[in-house]
Amino acid sequence: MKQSQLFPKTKKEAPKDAESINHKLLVRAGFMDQLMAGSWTLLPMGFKVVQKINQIIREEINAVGGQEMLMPLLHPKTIWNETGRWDKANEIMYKLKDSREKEYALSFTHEEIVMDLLRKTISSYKDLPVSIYHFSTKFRNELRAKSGILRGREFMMKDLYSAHASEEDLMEYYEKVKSAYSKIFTRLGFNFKIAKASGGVFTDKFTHEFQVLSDVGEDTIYWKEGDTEATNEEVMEGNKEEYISAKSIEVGNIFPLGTFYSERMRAYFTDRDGGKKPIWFGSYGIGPTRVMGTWVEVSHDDKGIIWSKQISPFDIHLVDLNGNGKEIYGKLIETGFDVLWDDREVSAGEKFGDSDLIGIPVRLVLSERNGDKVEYKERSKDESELLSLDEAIERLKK
RNA sequence: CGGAGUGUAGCGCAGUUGGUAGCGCGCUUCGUUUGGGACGAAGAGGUCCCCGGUUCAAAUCCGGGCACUCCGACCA
Repeated sequence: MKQSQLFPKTKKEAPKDAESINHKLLVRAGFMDQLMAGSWTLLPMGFKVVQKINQIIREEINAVGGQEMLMPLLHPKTIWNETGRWDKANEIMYKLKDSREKEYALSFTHEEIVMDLLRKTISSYKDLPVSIYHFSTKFRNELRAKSGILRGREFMMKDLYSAHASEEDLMEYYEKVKSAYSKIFTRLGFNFKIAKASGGVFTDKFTHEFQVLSDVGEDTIYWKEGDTEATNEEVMEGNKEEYISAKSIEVGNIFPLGTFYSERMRAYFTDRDGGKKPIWFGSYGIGPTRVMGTWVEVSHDDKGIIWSKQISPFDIHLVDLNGNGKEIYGKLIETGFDVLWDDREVSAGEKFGDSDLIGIPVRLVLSERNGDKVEYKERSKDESELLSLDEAIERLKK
């Protein structure tokens, strides 16, 4: 991609009211734009990052048998009345009426919709288990949108739902998803903890949250040295002083919901013994847009963002000071790299400034000073070195 | 919803005692530059958040709205 054509241009200054790092940097670098409080456009580079995050999630969820689909966002009131959540989740739901006074909700989650689907399609234990998911928008009437893209009123979520013939099977799958989530956040490169927490409007039972350690986090978690799991402050029992604690950002959450939803919505199946039983149910969420914001919070410096190879919008930033990098650009593209080529007629300083701001992990500088070599520099390091193009390509392939 | 703050050019801001709006960046054109956001010259760009009031006169004073940000209560 030629940078001269990239939409939009970077900004020199952050929005004046922006406080959080993700808000300032993602807006300045041209990854997102605010429409109103808690509502964001993902601009081309922001969308690329989210797509990369989604792909990592997709691969790991598919690996535990998840089947991707897509559910609607406009839901009838009647279905939410079946579980009582039209009233119970009143504060978080956006509700609206059409011209005939029929009432709807904008989706804040999909348990009821999935359960409706299951009761229409599952009749025997032979039809179970089922694991289905989608990536879609969630609407939540947050009392206060804040922290850039970390808490929006409209955001992207991957939500997975699983249905089982027994509690044992549900819990076995729950553990599978827990380890799939661990793989996802490990691949994404986060320092995270799995924390025991409460279920909010989803369930009275325990749940597990995936928490990335960061000072801008809204949660506080506690653990003891050597513990694999932590505990969210909201369900913390015992003496806090005996634990290590840290602020954290919740990037994922898994819920073993049990049979509450299936009983309320009469989603039964016929078991091996001929008896009619409620479906065992679980749901599992990750917020990819929040993941993007969280990454920026934990990986930046005073000049800009520092993306990882896994989720960077481009593989290489080709900073062309001569204006004659067309051939090298072509060769890098041919080799299979996704390259942002700074072909603009602006000063070197501006190119370097934008390069640091955008934060692509590898920068290749073309300049007369370098002769026929390219200057290879990693965004996360200070030093650079001169390499032949072939050497640079070899290094990039690793 | 409680507390605090802000709203003036695309962005960041200044605007004194009420007298009809300016600075920096960005943008356009021309020229000079080209390794860390360069320089000169000439331009374009305004519903001073909205509505009402006071006044000869309102960005400025008064009343009422709206929006955004931060803190708190609630949550991927």
